[in-house]
Amino acid sequence: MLKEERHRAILNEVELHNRVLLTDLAEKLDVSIDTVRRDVKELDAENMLTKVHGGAVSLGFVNQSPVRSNVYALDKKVNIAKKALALLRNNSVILIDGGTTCLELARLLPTNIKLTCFTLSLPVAMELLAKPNVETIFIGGTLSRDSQIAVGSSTINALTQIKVDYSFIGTGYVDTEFGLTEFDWEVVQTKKAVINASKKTVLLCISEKLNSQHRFKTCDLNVISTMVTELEAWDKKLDAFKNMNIQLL
Amino acid sequence: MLKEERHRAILNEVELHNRVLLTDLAEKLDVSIDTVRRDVKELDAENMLTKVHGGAVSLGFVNQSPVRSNVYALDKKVNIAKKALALLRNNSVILIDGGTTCLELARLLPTNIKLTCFTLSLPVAMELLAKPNVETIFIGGTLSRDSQIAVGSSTINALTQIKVDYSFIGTGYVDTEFGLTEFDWEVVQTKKAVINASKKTVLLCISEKLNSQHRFKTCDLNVISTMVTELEAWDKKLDAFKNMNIQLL
DNA sequence: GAATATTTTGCCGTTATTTGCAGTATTTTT
DNA sequence: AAAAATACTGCAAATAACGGCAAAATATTC
Repeated sequence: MLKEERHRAILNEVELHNRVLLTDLAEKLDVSIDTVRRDVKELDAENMLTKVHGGAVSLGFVNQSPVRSNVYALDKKVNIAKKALALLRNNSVILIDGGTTCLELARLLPTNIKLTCFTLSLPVAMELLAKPNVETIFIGGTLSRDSQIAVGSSTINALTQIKVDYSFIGTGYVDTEFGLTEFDWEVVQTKKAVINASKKTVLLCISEKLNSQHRFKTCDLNVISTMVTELEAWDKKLDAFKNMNIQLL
Repeated sequence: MLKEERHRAILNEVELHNRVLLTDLAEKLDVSIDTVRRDVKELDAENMLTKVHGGAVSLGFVNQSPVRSNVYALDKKVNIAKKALALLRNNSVILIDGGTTCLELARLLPTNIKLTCFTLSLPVAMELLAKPNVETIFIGGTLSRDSQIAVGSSTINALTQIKVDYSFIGTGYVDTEFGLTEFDWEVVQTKKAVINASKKTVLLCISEKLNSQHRFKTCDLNVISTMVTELEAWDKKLDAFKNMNIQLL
């Protein structure tokens, strides 16, 4: 059998089943493991497939982070996410909420520590799948079209079953007096459940949202352990939050 | 034998089988290996075929599609998805599995009828969110990096709570004797639960997967209500499936 | 048609490639 | 941290490619 024939056959198999084992290929093609390994290595070098430990996967199948569309105040959000990373430890169990700031956090998660990560957010879950060191658990439920997170009773119920070290949440609006508020009733109910499922709750929030309110209340500020903004610690806008027993990053 | 004759014969052979061994040619044409080697070298220089170690292959055999489309056999999968749409009714409650064929189904869902749609697949869920007429419920769980679907005990448990009209599932391998089989044990367990949660199960499967097996068994063919392939109903490849009480589309 | 030039072919020794094996290193899993 | 699975390295045998050479076949010239 010609090498080119084998290459063809391997590509076919990979495209058809998305993933193949070297051992299976070797048996199917009736050559040694070493030969298919070399073949796969070559095909990988030619960018015809992606070699993985023990086998190969098709190109379209590798989890590449989706390109980031235009995000408002992206640099601030990246700044916030980077600060929040300081809270993570090896083997931490965390939960990441939806929203663009939390999505940045997911993107920036380090790859050198093991993490177990719950999420309700579809985009966040996609990001997390691209991280080999993160075990990702999606809390299911009815999907809210505009926030792209799972909400509803089954979500809330599932949340009662877990307790994570940190949950990283966003919010629509924050106010020293009214606490965290939202536009959407279902989302509020879900966030309440998230907070209950967390030992500590970390609020990621750009400064523009400070001192604004909306109609449904998620929680008071005193249930928040840490608030992360893009502002420096001495910024005047944070003065009102300083005497509330909240860690400010 | 004239050189011209040999050249023609060699090209014929290559066109016919896409590949030839020099040793075979030498024997068939009753000349020495060196002669056919020289012949093939000339034909390669004339761009009539591609010379490779040990033989020759037809043009385009190597690197057939440098810029390959993201999805293998996309047209066939679209064809399958379109056929499957015929099963849907207004207010149907369905479940869509992961995999590229099922993803096409999600993409092609009509917008003129109301649907309630469960899914375990992240990409499918993203597609469904784009459909205003579809209520989407994600069955949560541990996310499998390879298949981008939720698997594990919590997923299986959640599936015991529902009963959908139709589930549309894919499979890695199908065989008349061994039924549906997969590469991944976790995925198999989850698919079993999906089938149990369905009044009727519809298998979406491109014909290349027919008559192939792998190590873990999802179910026998007789639990499948409908099988959708890209083939026409009278195709010989489907003969083996015809006397199994399965609706073929 | 014979002598000569040209091309083609087969053979041989050398070099290069491919392949499987065995031992070792690395990664993954338990 | 140990055990299992997978990857890598070097090596040797088998096979294939290449270059030179001479015999054979073919073409050319007289």
